[in-house]
Amino acid sequence: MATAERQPVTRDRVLEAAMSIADAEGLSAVSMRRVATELQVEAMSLYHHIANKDALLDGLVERVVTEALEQSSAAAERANSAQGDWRADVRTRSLAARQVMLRHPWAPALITSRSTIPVQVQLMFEAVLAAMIRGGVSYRTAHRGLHALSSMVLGFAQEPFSSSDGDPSMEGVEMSDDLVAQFAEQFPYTSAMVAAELHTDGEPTLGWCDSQTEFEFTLGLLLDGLDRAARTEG
Amino acid sequence: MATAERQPVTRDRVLEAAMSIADAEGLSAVSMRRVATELQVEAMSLYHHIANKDALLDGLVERVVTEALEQSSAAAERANSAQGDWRADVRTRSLAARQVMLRHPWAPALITSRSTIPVQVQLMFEAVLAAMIRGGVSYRTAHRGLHALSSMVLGFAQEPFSSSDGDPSMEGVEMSDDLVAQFAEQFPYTSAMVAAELHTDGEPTLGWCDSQTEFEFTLGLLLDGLDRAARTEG
DNA sequence: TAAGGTAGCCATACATCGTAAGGTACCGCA
DNA sequence: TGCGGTACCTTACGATGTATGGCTACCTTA
Repeated sequence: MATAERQPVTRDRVLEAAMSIADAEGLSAVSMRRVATELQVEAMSLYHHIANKDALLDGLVERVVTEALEQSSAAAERANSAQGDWRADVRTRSLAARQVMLRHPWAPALITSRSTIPVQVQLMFEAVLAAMIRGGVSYRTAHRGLHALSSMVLGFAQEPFSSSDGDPSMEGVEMSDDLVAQFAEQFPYTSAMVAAELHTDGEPTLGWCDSQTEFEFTLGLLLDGLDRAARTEG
Repeated sequence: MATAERQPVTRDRVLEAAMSIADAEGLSAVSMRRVATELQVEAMSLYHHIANKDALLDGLVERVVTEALEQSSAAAERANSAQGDWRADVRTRSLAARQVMLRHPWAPALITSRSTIPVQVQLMFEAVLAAMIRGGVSYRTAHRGLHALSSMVLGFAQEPFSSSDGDPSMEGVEMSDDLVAQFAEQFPYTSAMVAAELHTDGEPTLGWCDSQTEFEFTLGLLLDGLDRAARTEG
């Protein structure tokens, strides 16, 4: 009966399967055979719907980037009470795009590794650019702002400070006093910083470094700076 | 005779070979067999000097990161005429580190893909942090600055705007008038920006988007912003 | 209704990858 | 003299992307 009958494979289903594998187990787990088994099909069958693995990866990029565009536009629309404030607009869009990247941690690396920019990214650029230009920013400054913003959204996703080796079982494990002392000697300022942040934060070890706050702070700096540049130019 | 005699393989020679392959043909060209043939040796021989491929990649990271640290420190020392100006110091260090990343375009992706931070990065952080703290920046603001700076140095290496598909033969090829018109219709602001930048720049098509300038501009914004934040805080 | 084409899927096979296991050749030291 | 160890090689295994070609089920058309 219909219970054992599987749906026909389509490009969409292929991408969906690949996407969920990547989200769950990382991009390296996405192989043609793995995606195929997910769809209860042999690897070679995928090639009737997708040219090759590269095209599959392009499809993945297209998916995340579309999601980012949608979320970004939706957020901007939702918050258009602050009409006329380009900084609020750009800020909202950037934050939304970042959320999507956080949902798919493999995406930034994949996106930057591809050589062509998807239309959806071009569309996001256009929207952000429009906001800036209408807000009175020069093309030159806006151009620079675009670079900075896209670099931030794609680059701030991964923590450079995660000393847990990505192993969840190591999360929150304390260093031995000996190691701490040794570290403090070699990196006095760094350990002072960690100590300072721990105290003001109250929460020990885990998540002492809240990258969301860092992101928003840097975003603010950038937008303020662009605004200032816009005001002082011709 | 000695002519045909090859030098013994060492960890250093392995890494050097891998490095030059990566620089010349990209990271994906670096395979154990490929590195081995470069050293006129069989693949399995490498395992006497390096645990596995992952360790080899760690070694590559270590190499670039060491280079970045050296260049960075050297540049900072060379320019210490501007003593006491933490912004100039951090700026110099960041620019030097960026140059190293540009010399090894595969490096940023590799570095961010690894889970542990090499000591050399920790040392760079320490140096930059020290400059900021001595300059009167709070630990909190400095922490945020560190995030932003490292994200910039690693993220600004690759051009998001390179429409040439990475194919050098396409470099500088003009789009057909038809395509230009179509593009202009879909992305009015973007094409206005390109046009504006082209005019002020004078140079057609090739390199209209000077990412070095963009980087320095953004860096300036960031440093000014951090400085301002430092001055207005308690 | 029969003939022929096509779309979707599968089985097999090949090159390339990382690397495990075991073999050989030489060198320094007992 | 022989013995252990180091450096290198050979062979082999499993995984990967994908070229090739075959099978089946359907659609079109006469």
